[in-house]
Amino acid sequence: MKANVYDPDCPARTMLDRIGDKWTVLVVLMLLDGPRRFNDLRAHVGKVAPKVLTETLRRLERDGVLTRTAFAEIPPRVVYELTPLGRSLEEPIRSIAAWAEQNIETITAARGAYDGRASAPRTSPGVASSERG
Amino acid sequence: MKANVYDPDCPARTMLDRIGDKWTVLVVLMLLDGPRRFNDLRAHVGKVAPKVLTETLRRLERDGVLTRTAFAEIPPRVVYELTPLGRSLEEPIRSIAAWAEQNIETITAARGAYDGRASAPRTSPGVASSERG
DNA sequence: CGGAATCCTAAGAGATACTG
DNA sequence: CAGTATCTCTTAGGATTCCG
Repeated sequence: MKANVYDPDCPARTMLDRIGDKWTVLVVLMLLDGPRRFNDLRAHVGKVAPKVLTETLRRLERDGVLTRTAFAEIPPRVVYELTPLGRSLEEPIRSIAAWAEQNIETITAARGAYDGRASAPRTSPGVASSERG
Repeated sequence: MKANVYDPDCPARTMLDRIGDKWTVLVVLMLLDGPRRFNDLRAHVGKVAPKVLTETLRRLERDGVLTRTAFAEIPPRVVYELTPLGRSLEEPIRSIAAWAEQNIETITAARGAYDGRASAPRTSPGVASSERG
């Protein structure tokens, strides 16, 4: 059976969707620097509600991307750490992050140009996007 | 000014969010094989409502990732094509897609194991995730 | 400290029908 | 053909409060 990301039910596609989660990439990115505790992640990842962070972590744990280790102490201590599978995400994820960082200016400029033009794309006289014919 | 994906207002972060869109990666992946027309994309990308596909394409056009070229003909013909910026996404995106495809089995197995265990992660006797102390 | 339980909404996503 | 116009709906995401 060949993997096919265009098939909504293909596992590869579901993983692609996972990466699309708002916090997944950020969490993995952080964990690449080493194991982190819950509130540690919370603080660095930005403004994320505990519920949301928990959900994200659970999903990634379920997918085998990271492990959750709870120490039976008071106060509690829970450490999240990437598995080998999770670490194998390093290259793809850093690649995306690097791309985003490297192309900020180009993208910002493009947005400015787009927003500052004759607005909506119409085939009519306006010649919005680009016209040929 | 240093790019910082952890900052919600950083342009790099906004682009990361864009990649998180449900259809963005799929659309770019298709356009890497060459220019496509609207319904062409619709058919291959899977079950996507025209409204949604339009929104996705508009966002990517605004970001300078692709161009929209409308030919003033009857019937209309509109071609979408990656810009150099869009093409520069090839490596990162293929990297992610390849990762997803290559690790299907590992992930599927991990999910099975997770779902089949003593369920919820509790610090209590259950020893859900993993316990130390 | 690390969540779980609740409640809420904003927006992406989808289905349908219609038009230049 | 390539959209636009509506309307509905699901759900990721978020704010808050409480608990072991």
